[in-house]
Amino acid sequence: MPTTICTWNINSVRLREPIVLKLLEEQQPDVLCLQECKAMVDLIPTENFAKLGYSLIARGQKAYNGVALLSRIPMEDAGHRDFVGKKDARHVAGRLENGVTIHNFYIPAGGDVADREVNEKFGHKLDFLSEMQDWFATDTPEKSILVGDLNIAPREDDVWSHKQLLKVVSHTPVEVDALDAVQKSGNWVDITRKDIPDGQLYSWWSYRAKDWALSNKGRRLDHIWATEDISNTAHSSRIYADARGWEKPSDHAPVFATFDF
DNA sequence: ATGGTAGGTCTCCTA
Repeated sequence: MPTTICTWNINSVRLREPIVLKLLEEQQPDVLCLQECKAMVDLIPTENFAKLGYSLIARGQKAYNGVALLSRIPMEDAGHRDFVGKKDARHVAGRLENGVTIHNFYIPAGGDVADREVNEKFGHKLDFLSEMQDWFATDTPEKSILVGDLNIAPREDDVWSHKQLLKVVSHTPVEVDALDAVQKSGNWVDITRKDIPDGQLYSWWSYRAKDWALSNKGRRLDHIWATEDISNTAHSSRIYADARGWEKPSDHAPVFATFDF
């Protein structure tokens, strides 16, 4: 059975309920993983999602962060982890009936300055990545998918200008190395790049551009990974950039992967 | 080199 997973940083699930419904109706993913819901769990509008057959597993907080799984196939809550000693709703996991675990992450953005001595948000980001690395090294994931807004564009062709972004948070060598270490520690395979190995690929375009599509200064911040035991069942991936141009859009586009479990 | 937009909200913090 093909199973389609989608990840999308929604930047307020309440404000963007209409386009979440549009995506569910139009694309019918089996599981939609959201980040930056920016709401307590009981304030997430579930009624219309349920009408389309989607149930909710979420972790939330007021105004910031928040991650959710909307699934139209049976899924149980597989818990969450609080990273760097904060209860800031940046991770939640769900488990499908076939035993596949889906981890949904919202890694800290890291602020503006790529130096932990002067910017504690950058330190928080690096500590978060380090804790992810330790966790996956200690507790090796199997039959797992990891998705989310990882806030790092690792490859030269994951950004509009490698040279101009080398010192910009999201594409600095220290972050890229840390993300690589996380990937290696859990034996994760980058499914999007396995399916689409060549060419520029972006999932985020700033709100600040006059014309995001024309200037096309994007970055691939949103990722779908899988452990090696199921990575060979992945057969297609896409980034649905059209959604960046929808009414009242998120600044992120949905990223899709389909697996034959 | 600078400033640009957006969301949620203890009118400023985060991205």
